[in-house]
Amino acid sequence: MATKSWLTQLQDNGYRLTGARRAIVEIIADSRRALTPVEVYDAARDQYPALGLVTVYRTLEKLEELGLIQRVHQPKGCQAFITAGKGHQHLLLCNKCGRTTLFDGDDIDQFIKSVAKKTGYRITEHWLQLFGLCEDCK
Amino acid sequence: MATKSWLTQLQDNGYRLTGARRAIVEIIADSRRALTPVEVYDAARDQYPALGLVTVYRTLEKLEELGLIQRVHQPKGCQAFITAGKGHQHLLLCNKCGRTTLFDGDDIDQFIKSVAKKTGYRITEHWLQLFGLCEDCK
DNA sequence: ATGATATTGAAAATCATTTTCAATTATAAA
DNA sequence: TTTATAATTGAAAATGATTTTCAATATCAT
Repeated sequence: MATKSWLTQLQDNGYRLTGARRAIVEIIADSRRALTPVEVYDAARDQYPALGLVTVYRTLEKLEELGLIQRVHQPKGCQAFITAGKGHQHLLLCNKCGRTTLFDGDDIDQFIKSVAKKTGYRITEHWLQLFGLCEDCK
Repeated sequence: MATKSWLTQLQDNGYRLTGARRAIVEIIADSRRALTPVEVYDAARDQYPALGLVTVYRTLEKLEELGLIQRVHQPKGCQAFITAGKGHQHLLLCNKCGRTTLFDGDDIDQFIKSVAKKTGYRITEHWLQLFGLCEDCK
């Protein structure tokens, strides 16, 4: 889906277009689940067998840098990546099928202000993830 | 502070009281910052020089199991631990001094319900962490 | 005190990630 | 096109964190 736009953005930022990158980008851009580097590696080799795991790590780094993907934190680990949302969005994860959904978090601003007042902190960032069962799994 | 109560709880759950555990528990229970296994190791050796890093890992595991400590997720990594809150509490971290403060999250129930409605998910858990500057640092 | 068994630290093993490096390849310039 | 250059690649080695193995030791119920 977003593959083409991601490749263009890589190029616009001075990175070259290669077979390895095309394969990696395609896998992540099309996935609705968060994928670990090894999962990306395994999936992308169908399309580009010569791929090295190191290149997956390096490409993930660049995609994260460009804000195209974001890291997902889970009880099992914190090395999975998913397509990033536009602006400030948060993640909702299905505990059964792994599907991830993005949602806006504007409504919690009020809540955060009240925490700031109570605690005396100046709050600059917030990080929220919800877990549950998606429509199909529940 | 909470050291004595933690040691009692370890004992009540069938674990033995040892010098290594006493030293480790004391360091974490008294810390206002989240500490990594190595940080705990270094600090606890002042009191118990023969301590091994492996024992730190094993003790952290047990303390987490008993709900006495909780993992802190940060951009830099996700292996630091801090005293857990009672009931369902959330973390507020100072980006400068690392101090962590717990706060209640009851107020966001309403917000979570609205996300559930919008997305069709049944939401069972939520993770929230706020970052900013504490009173002393701002 | 004694014995069963949990706990220990050291060393080795494992696993994920990063670095190094020489060969290859994409791209801009001729 | 061809060529030159600099980015990119994969393999292998290095690193770093965590886990496992194991024999020695220490705790605690008896």
